[in-house]
Amino acid sequence: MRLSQFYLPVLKETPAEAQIASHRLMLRAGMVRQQGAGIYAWLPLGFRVLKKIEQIVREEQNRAGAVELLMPTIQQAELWRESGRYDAYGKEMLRITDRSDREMLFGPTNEEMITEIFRAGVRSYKDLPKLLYHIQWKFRDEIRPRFGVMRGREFLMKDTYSFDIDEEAARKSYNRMFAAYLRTFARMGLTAIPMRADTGPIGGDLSHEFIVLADTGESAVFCDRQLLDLPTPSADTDFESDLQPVIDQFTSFYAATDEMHDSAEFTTRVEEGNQISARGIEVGHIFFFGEKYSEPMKAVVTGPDGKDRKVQMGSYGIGVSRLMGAVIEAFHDDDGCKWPMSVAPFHVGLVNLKSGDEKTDDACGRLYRELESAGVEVLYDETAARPGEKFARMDLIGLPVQVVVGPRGLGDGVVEVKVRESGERENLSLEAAAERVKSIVSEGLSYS
RNA sequence: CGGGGCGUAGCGCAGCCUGGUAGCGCAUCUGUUUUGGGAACAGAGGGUCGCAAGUUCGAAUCUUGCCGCCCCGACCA
Repeated sequence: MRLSQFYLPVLKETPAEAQIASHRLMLRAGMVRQQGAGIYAWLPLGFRVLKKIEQIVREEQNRAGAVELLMPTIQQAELWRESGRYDAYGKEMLRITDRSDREMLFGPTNEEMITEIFRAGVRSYKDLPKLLYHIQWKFRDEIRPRFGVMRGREFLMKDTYSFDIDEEAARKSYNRMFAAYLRTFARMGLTAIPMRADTGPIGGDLSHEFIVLADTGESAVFCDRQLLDLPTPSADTDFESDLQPVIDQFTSFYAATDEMHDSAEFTTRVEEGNQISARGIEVGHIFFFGEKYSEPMKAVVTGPDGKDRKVQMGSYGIGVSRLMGAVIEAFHDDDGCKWPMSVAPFHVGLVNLKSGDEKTDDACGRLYRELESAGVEVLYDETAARPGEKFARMDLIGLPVQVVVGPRGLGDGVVEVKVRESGERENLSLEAAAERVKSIVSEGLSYS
């Protein structure tokens, strides 16, 4: 992509309303633009990141055996009356009426609708288990939206729903999502710690919040340092197999959010040197809730004994748009973002230090074409801006690799390859630079 | 919803108390000179001062109402 054709409205000055780094950087690097309290337009640069995060989430859901569909953003009040939640949900739900005065709502979540879809097509226990998900915009009329996309009112969420014949089977579905979540966040370079969460009236131990540690997180959290070093399930994990050992490994260490925290247990179970008391960002939440919806909405299957039974359900959410904020919180410095390769809006920034200079333009053009044809996503800055301005802009948007081509270097047939994360710079010939960049990119993308 | 604050050019702000021709920096445009880490000079364009009503000869400024946004608390991906 040529920068001159792209739409990248960067800001030199920090917008006054942005309190945390990720919000500031998203506004400054031209990734989002606010359209109202907690409502954002996704500008091209931010949209590319959002799509990459979404795709990783999708791939890991598919790998775990979940099946994608797409439900609408607008739902009928009728459906929510069946579950009893239309009146119970409160002001957080955005209620609207259509031209015939029918009561509608902008979906804050989809348990009712997925249950309706499920019961319409499944009759037998032989059709179970089922894991269905979609990635769709939600609206929750939050009391206080803040921190940019971290707590927006409109947000992109992946929500999966599991349907099983009994609680034992439901636990297997739960475990699949547990393992899938570990992989999902790890692929974005994040360490998300599963922490036990409140299960409400259902009880049991089947609810975990996945928390990324960050000073600007909204939740206070407590956990064992050893959790940070546990291995992520590998790409060849068999999701049909028994995943309980993986889950047990993670849940054997203390980890709880503020609401669930037991300080006495914390201090006795966790060695003093391993006690982490920090803040975190909730990027996912998995939950088993049994018959909460299958009961009122009559989602039943016929069992092997010929008798109907209510399906056991769970739901599993990942905040896709919030994840973008979490990634920036985890990876940035004073100059700007430092994207992991897997979610970077572009892999490489190509800086032409003297646009209009035949030799420089030609060298950049060759590099650009070669990298693009090798599948490397390049943002090519061939604008007339001055070098300092170009460098600052590149650092702000934080692409993992920068290639700098200018007349001075070319005198020696040399260009500079710079890695954003480490700050390492190498001076290489044009050919060597192309190869070096390709290898850095493929190495960065190799984790999957 | 309770408490606090703000709305003046794309962004950041001053002006308001004490009413009288709307300003500054950055950005933008034109020209010249520059070009390896946010250039210099000269010139130019851009504002129903959030909206409405009121007071007044006269309102960005005073009064009232409304709208919007931000921050602190209880909810959540």
